Amino acid sequence: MSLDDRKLDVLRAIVEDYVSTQEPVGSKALVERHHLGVSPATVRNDMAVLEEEGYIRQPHTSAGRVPTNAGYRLFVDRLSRVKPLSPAERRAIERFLIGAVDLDDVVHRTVRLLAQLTRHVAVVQYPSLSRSAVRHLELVPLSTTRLMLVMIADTGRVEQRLVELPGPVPADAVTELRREVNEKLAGEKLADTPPLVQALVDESSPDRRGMMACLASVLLETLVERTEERVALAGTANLTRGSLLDFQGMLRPVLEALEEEVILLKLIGEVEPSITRVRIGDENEIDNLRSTSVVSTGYGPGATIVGGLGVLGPTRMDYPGTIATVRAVARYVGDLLAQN
Amino acid sequence: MSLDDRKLDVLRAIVEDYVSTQEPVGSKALVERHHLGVSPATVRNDMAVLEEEGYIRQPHTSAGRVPTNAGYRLFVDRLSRVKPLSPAERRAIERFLIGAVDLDDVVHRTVRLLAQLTRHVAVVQYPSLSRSAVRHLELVPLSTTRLMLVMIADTGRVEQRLVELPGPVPADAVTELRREVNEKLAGEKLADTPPLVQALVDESSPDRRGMMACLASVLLETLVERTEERVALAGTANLTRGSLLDFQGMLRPVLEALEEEVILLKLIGEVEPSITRVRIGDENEIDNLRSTSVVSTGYGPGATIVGGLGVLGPTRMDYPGTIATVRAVARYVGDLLAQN
DNA sequence: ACTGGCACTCTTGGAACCGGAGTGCCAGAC
DNA sequence: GTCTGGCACTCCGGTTCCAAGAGTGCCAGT
Repeated sequence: MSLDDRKLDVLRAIVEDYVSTQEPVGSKALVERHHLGVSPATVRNDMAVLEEEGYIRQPHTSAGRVPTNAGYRLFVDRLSRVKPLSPAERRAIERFLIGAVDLDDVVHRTVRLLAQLTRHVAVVQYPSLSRSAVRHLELVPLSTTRLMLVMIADTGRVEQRLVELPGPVPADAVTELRREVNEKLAGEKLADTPPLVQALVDESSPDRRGMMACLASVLLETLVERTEERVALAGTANLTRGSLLDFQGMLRPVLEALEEEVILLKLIGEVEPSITRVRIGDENEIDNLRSTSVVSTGYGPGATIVGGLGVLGPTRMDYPGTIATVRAVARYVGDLLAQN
Repeated sequence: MSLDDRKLDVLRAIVEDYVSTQEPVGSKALVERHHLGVSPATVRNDMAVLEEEGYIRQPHTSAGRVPTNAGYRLFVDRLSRVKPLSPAERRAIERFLIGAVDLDDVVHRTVRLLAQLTRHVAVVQYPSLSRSAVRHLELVPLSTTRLMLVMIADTGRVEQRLVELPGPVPADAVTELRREVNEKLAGEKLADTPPLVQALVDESSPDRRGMMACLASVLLETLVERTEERVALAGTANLTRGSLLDFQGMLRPVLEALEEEVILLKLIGEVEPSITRVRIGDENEIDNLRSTSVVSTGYGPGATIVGGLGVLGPTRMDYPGTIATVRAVARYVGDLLAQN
């Protein structure tokens, strides 16, 4: 490997300067702002090597250097230490999250907080149903042939669906039905329910078979099929921050991508325990987002993970700071969920 | 009134041309594209008058004319006839809306449809709780000291809140409680419930008073206080459409405003029956949106209104087309709601 | 292995310039 | 009186040119 320590120092300095000034950084400015202990000429030689290796590049001949995606990657992997949050930030997080009254509220507050702290676009996934267990199923008769099915998950999520029954059903039959489905399904992971639902149908007496089948199909839809993942988004206005110029052409595709829930889920939904993922530029699978970076992590009570959250911003973002903030927010939200 | 018919024709032509070309329109181009039957010089004289009256203006001396907000206003009020929707559009609406499985789905589909058809930012308010009546209240015991309160409104909305009870409550007491609150509140307009809830507390036996008070406070919060109006938003990417230049500086404040639910509600929530409101430029109360126009209307089953929907776009929008689309979508959604 | 010096490149901003589009006004025609 | 053709004028937008500044690559010297 041809990169000695000083060259790495130079790369780090370039990334830091470029992120804070948004302008290509030259050798002279570099030695002035960082005490590298060598002359600009030496730095220039190092820069030439770094460029050779693909970590930096020049926008035009004879302009300063700008980190490439590979440069950011190296910086994130080896050159940055995690920046501890300021007390002010910690306080902001706490203040923001206390007083949340329900899950919806928690998610909304979190996503706004994240957008505000990082000054980027924030995305928070609602606790994933596929990672939840059934806490309770409620059947509310709306008319004799119509039920409202309400599922309450242990993560706090509540889903409801309408059930059209094939024929009129008396109230006490509904009570019995409720007892039955809860006995069978309560406490089970949603992912494990399909065979149990099928069993419910199979075990039911012939005269109730039709009704049960009807209910079962809606149950399955609610519990698994329409794996109803939801996300909240905030801070899109932050996309106009920073050198608008670079973004001019890029803004539209990014906004378009952000309108697709599927895409948002892909961004932050694929989380592994206690790993903060950083995807830089074209490491992103979504074409429209190749000009951005995404920092995402999982959250949940204790060590388990029930959903993902993260931010999206320009590749030239303050990675150490952003990573620290995303992690901290995720931890706080996890604690909050653990309390319920 | 100094405006004869031909001057109005000229104004109409200017608005139409400007909307379609996005460029200041001159006298020569005008007579070429519209058969006004007079010479450019005559048109110029008319333009001078129109400018005098404040309906059009010149970006710079010796450029074409551009409509002012007053010009658009006059155009909308007196010069435009409603444009009937194309069969293709009707089909698009129908295709989009069938297959919606629940209220959430209806709202989401609607807002995306609206954004797609108008190519502007679309906003749809969920059926307003303040315009709804209670259909059913469900109490689900989560533990001996915790209930989940689920309110189902006649508009299809479902709200849930956690109730922390002061002490343990047996299951059959919950059943009794459920019967009681439903008897009292079911069928009532949400706005009328506060005295009834109070009555519930007053009438309850002393030993249940504490529990009831607890439940009552959450009930009130759910039903009225936190008048939980929700909105859905789509099509923000459309803001980058059209001459980006004009928008450059304006984009950010608009995006910021669109992040505030309160603002969105103000935009489309204040609806009167069967009126389509058009707010042009600084007719908007929100400062950040003075550079945009908003077309909004109410929707609901039959003649009643349960919520608002609309779009936001540049002041130079195709008003007749937009108004027609907004109205049509509102009507379709209303019909859809009526079916449930 | 580092440094100072130097020639070179390329961007950026400003000044000057020109063509084109569009206007306002006026005198004449219907 | 109303409309029209003609004409001089204004101003924007693009282009060119130039000078300054920033930054580089390379080389010879320590």
